Amino acid sequence: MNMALLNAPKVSTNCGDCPIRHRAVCANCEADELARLDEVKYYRSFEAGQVLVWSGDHMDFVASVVSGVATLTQVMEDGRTQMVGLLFPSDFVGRPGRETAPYNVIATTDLLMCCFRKKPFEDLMARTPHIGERLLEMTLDELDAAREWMLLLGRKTAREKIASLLVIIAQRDASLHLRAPKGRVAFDLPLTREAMADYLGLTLETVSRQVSALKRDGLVSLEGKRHVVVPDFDRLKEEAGDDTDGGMLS
Amino acid sequence: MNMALLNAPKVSTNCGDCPIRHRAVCANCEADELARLDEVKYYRSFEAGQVLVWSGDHMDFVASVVSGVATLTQVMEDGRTQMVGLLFPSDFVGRPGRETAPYNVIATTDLLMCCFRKKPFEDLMARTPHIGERLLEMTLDELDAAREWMLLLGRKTAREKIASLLVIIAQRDASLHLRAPKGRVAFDLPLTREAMADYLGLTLETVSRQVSALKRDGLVSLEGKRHVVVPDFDRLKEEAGDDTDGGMLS
DNA sequence: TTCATTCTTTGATTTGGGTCAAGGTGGCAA
DNA sequence: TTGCCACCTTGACCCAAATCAAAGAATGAA
Repeated sequence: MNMALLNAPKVSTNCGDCPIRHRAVCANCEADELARLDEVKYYRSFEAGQVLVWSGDHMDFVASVVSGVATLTQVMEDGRTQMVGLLFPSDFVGRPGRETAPYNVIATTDLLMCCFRKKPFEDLMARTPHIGERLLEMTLDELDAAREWMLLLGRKTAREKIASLLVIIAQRDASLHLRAPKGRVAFDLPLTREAMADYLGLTLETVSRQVSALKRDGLVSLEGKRHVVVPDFDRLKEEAGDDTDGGMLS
Repeated sequence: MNMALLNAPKVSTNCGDCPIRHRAVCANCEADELARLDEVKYYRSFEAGQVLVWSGDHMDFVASVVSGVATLTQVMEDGRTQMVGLLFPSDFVGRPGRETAPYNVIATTDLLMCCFRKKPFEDLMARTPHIGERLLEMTLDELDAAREWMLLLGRKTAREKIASLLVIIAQRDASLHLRAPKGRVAFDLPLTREAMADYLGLTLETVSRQVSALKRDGLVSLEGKRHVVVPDFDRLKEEAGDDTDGGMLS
């Protein structure tokens, strides 16, 4: 379904030390941009649970995920929390031209980020149209994902929500290995039950109950709390109640 | 389905005729681009309730709203409907490089759109960096709005949802007149109760009840079904439970 | 004027998921 | 090996919003 990664310009050679999935910028690097990139680019790693940026903080970099998973969350004064972004390898955080982070950015697994100092990154963008184009494409993809997510939040049942999330994670995970999930599928959940609840607009108890129900109904089985085995991926997709299959193609 | 669009009358204008809020492209028009723009641009109007594009249809144009209000909606097989975009004057629809519409696009009031044939628009974009930059900026704004909307869908109560929607509409409406809403505010609802429900992830009955409740509590009053008077905008904003006030900048 | 249609309101009842509460599980530090 | 702590599960009960049902505007056509 979401073949975004597969359609992305392939990273072949040039970006020396850039991990293969870090295509946000590097996929478009031209040889003569590399030197400049190296001036503004640095790696930074975080542990599971660590907060990278608090909402409201000054944020003087943009970054893309190299490995691991991060989330963006909004929190109301009274503590109600909604996840609004789930970042896998190759995903981009931060907005050129913005001073302050509007969301909490949290590592939910151990995480490696490739960061770019904001000012030089903006200069680079101004000189290198590829980067802006790539960023537009990625932002439009994210907007599509956000809209799918809105359908989930507004109209799906708890069971459908859980199934949908498992499908999404399976797909993102599979795309890291350049495959499409099919038949029997297995992957690790990069989220706690609470984080799943924050993604889905549910409580953690409801998440737990519905995961148990899917297990009881033979749609998934768990090895430990986090490793998920899906015997029939198509059956799980049906539970997710997704309207458009395929779709997604530009 | 949208054959009418293909046969749309070509309107020859220069940017002087562009309504002031129709800034998506025109705000950045350079004099030497005008001739080209006129080749690809045409106006098209729709009546309230009309469907501009069905999800899945071929869509060979992009467009921006000149006047009126349109919505983007997703529909599940069983009919459950979630609005995923609410377009006011100056907002942009369509994705360069995409063949097929992923959402229903519906006029909820009488509507005037400024359309651009897709292929020439893409060519124009390739030659005119301003347009891509503007589009990136607008898309990032939309993504922020989508994330605020996700918080609403996932975590707000019915009452907070209604208050939030009224605040959003008041703000968009006020911005058309280049003001910020403050104190006593009045505006017309461009949506039916059902469309409000589809925005908020509620049923129309709940919308009706909660509007009545806000009325009973003196937070709003209605003249007819659609004209809303808010005696104290700040008090309404409090009901909306918004975390970040202001924000919105850069 | 009457009728039909579309939109809206309100009431009665049901229910899916939230809330509160109590245990279970597994990793790891001492 | 014990105890702690973070995470997860399950049960009992409750409530906000959905569902089902009916009737009240407003509009416009005949």
